[in-house]
Amino acid sequence: MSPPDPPREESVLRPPDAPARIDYERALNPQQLAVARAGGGPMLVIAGAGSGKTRTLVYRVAWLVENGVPAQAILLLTFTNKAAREMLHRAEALLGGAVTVTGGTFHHAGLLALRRHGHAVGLPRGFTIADRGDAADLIGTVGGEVFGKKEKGLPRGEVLLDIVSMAANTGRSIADVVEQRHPSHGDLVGEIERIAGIYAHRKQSLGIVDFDDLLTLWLRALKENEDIRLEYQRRFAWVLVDEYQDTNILQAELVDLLAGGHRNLMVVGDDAQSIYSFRGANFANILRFHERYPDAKIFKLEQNYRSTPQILELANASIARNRAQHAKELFSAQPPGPRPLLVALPRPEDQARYVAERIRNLAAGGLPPDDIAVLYRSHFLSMELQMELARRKIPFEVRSGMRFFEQAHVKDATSYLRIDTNPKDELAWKRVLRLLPGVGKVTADRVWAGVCASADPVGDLAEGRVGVPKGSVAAIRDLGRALATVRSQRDNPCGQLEAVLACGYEQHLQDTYENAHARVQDLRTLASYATRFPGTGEFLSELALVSGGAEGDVARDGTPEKKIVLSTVHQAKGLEWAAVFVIWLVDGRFPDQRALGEGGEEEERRLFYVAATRARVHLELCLPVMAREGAYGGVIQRQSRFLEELPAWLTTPVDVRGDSSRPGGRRPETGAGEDDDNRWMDGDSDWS
DNA sequence: CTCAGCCTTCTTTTT
DNA sequence: GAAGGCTGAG
Repeated sequence: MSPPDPPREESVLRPPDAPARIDYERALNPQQLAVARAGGGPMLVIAGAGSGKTRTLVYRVAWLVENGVPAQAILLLTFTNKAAREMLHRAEALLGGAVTVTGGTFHHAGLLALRRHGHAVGLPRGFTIADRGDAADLIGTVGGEVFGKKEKGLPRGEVLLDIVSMAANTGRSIADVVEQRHPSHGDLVGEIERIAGIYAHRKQSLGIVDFDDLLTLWLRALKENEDIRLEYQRRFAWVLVDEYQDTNILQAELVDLLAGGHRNLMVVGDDAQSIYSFRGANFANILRFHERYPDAKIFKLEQNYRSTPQILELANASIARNRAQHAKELFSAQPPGPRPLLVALPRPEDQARYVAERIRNLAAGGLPPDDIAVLYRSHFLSMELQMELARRKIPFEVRSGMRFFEQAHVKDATSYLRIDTNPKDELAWKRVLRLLPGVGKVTADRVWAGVCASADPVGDLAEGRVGVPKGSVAAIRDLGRALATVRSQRDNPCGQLEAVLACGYEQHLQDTYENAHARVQDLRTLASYATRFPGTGEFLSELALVSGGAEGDVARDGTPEKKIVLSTVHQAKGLEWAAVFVIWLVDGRFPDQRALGEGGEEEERRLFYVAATRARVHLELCLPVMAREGAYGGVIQRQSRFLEELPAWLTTPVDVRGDSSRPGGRRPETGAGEDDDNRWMDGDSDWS
């Protein structure tokens, strides 16, 4: 991760016996140095891809602390919890001791704030967080209740949530969002508004907050209560925001409020990497920062430590097509490497075979498998490749699609704990009830009604005091007992999960799934992960807010085996690999057809830019020439516009024709040196 | 009246 | 592959 050019922290830091002193001049280039040692006041840092942004932020934190800023006075807002953790660890290493900087995502900070001040906006103690799926279920249910199932045209829960969420995150009206994103539902605006109102109410009464609430309620608490606002402004005299290009209006407003008193605000970002507008991110936040802060100092980090000049040239040429951006030109600090390959293959299966074969070659040439990645626009585009890799027994790790914590068995098991921390959590109750044999929607509703009416629902269920259909009496009683056991382990999330397994859930998994063993294993791993939390509430909140399955701790099998990485471009942000394959560069896939709305093309191009700049040395851009499209057998695909608009000399074309039974073609089995490999990559286009 | 199983359809990106 | 819709069995 750290660029090779400036010396690493450790070597600079600790001459034996000498007190730790940080040599900023040696560790940073002049642009980085200016950022790290800037004074107070608002500042905007435009940090190009691979320009040592994280490093600079880490040194900035260190510099502040060394110059007398108490670490507790620093607030570091990042895009993922992982990024925050990494920075804090590195700052700690640099300063040679614990650093009590507060850091995390906006949502995480919102959660902490609401745990403390939630009462100010009407939140009950011990509220639970509904993830995206839960929230969609809930609002869908509300929609069904309000208009009956017969209302045909009523959008599904996911769509409803999408609308409501987008409205919340962009500060626009529901009517506005519907008109722009779901014009087909234009005649239902009134209904949707009503549903949104009831949904908000329902969350309140169930003690549930969704992701958006973590921001909107926090913001409300700050806006409406001067004492709370002042408390935060005093406590966090220095505010640092990473990935500012992906903040939305709510987040920008939060930042403005938090930094409102002291104005020691530093935002860091790269407008060329803004790729979250679908989530309400507002590109204008970074483009127009100086309008809100006319006195802001602007810094740029343009020296790229990651990629070869060849890769950077390609990325620069692509992004130059975008109009809306801060002017900047990245230049490489790396020695030249092979030109990126442009590989056209007949069909998706050939593409999969080609990539698998190339991966084998690169690995045989000495490249560690975990330094190789395959990136794609959408998760489902990785299916053929996954099958191909599995067939060849090449170990891989998928960092897209269903996340660990969204898998059915994880949600099932944690629902028991959610009931324990928040007995009003309707979603958790219904989820658990529906697991029981003979219990469907109707019975679940009936039991839930009983639960609502009861002062001690768990006891009533265990004693059979809730009226249920004959067929499920025993199952429901067992559930009551299971919940009682879970309750007996209160605030021991690990023990609670074990209890869930022991009280029948393990049996349920065995009866239901082919891969029951792996799922039980997952839950055991989760249970041991849970031991690090002081209570069940903390554990559950953390689960809802963790990003992705890439959190090392909870990998399905604890094997440290080096695996190649398959990832969406979105999830690859901030990461890098020696070799990167971008697949499915077909117009309509990447760029994605549905994303090509207004302003969509530029965002897709930024996405392509992000993909290309993940590569250090090898970059291969792949596409199938022909692919199935719906019912049609083979349709000729137009190559991605992002490839067409590139000057030809930037890439080396590789045309892999026809039904080669040996998709590997010629390969460098001999002397697996890097030279060898480069030569092979550069010239070789005779594949058939 | 309730549930489960089989059918079709359509696949964006995520805190 | 998973979610909604329809059907038949209990």
